[in-house]
Amino acid sequence: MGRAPCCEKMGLKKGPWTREEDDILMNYINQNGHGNWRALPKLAGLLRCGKSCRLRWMNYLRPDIKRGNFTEEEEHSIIRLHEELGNRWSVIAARLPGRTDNEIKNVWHTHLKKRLNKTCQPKMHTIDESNVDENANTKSEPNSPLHSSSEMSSTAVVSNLPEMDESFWSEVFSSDDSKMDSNEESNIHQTIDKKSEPNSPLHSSNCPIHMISPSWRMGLGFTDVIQRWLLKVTRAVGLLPLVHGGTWGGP
DNA sequence: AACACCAGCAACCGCACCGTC
DNA sequence: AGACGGTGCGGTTGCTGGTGT
Repeated sequence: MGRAPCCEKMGLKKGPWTREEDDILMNYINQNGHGNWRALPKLAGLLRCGKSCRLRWMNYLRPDIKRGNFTEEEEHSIIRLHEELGNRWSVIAARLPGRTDNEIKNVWHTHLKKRLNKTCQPKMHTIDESNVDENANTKSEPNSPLHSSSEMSSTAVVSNLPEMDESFWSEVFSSDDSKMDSNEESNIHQTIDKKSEPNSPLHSSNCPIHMISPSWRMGLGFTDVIQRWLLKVTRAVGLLPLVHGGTWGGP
């Protein structure tokens, strides 16, 4: 159907905001709030479109915004959340107090993406990829994550995977590289069981995949489970020394 | 000193979603 | 039910300052 442009181009200012404009916008919102972004610029006396005002407020003027460089911890969180959520910047921003989606998006594109490519690629290339890719491609669909054209091509080495029975998973989650030891894990079990209702899906008696669920209940997430699995598998096929230190186990 | 190139960041743009009429 | 308006989101652009030649 085609939407009208968000603002009439006539007479409305574009480009960087001046100090005066910032003051006007901030004063207006502090006094009146921002009920209707479209009407706001007119009411506040700004020659800007509502969208531009909203963006300026959300990304720059809001009092709860944390300015300055991202800490290492924040960067790790972004990497981890991005693995988990993809490009859902607003969701990622919601988990990093004081940071905006725009800021996170910029940091990702300018720093983190490059850094990840650097740390990941050279080490992955130390294995004989021609064999690996050929092997993987014959056994996978072109759009499968195992296919060489996909990002995870080098992990597709698995010609003799260990059998993934209960003892396999048990080992995965009790390995030295795991993020918690078995005592810690069992304490967590007990705590969760104490605090959750017997019919809660979190309760151990209701969790059909006990070997994996403790980690999920820990909040480790699907990615962590997969990471642990990959660790185990790469050990099994003798690849670990080549890939260890990459991005899998965290930066 | 002048120019070219690059990285970082603020802001814009178009689309999708949701609520209202 | 569908047209419309408001808002939010993600991708992209373009300006600016720093660095190299």
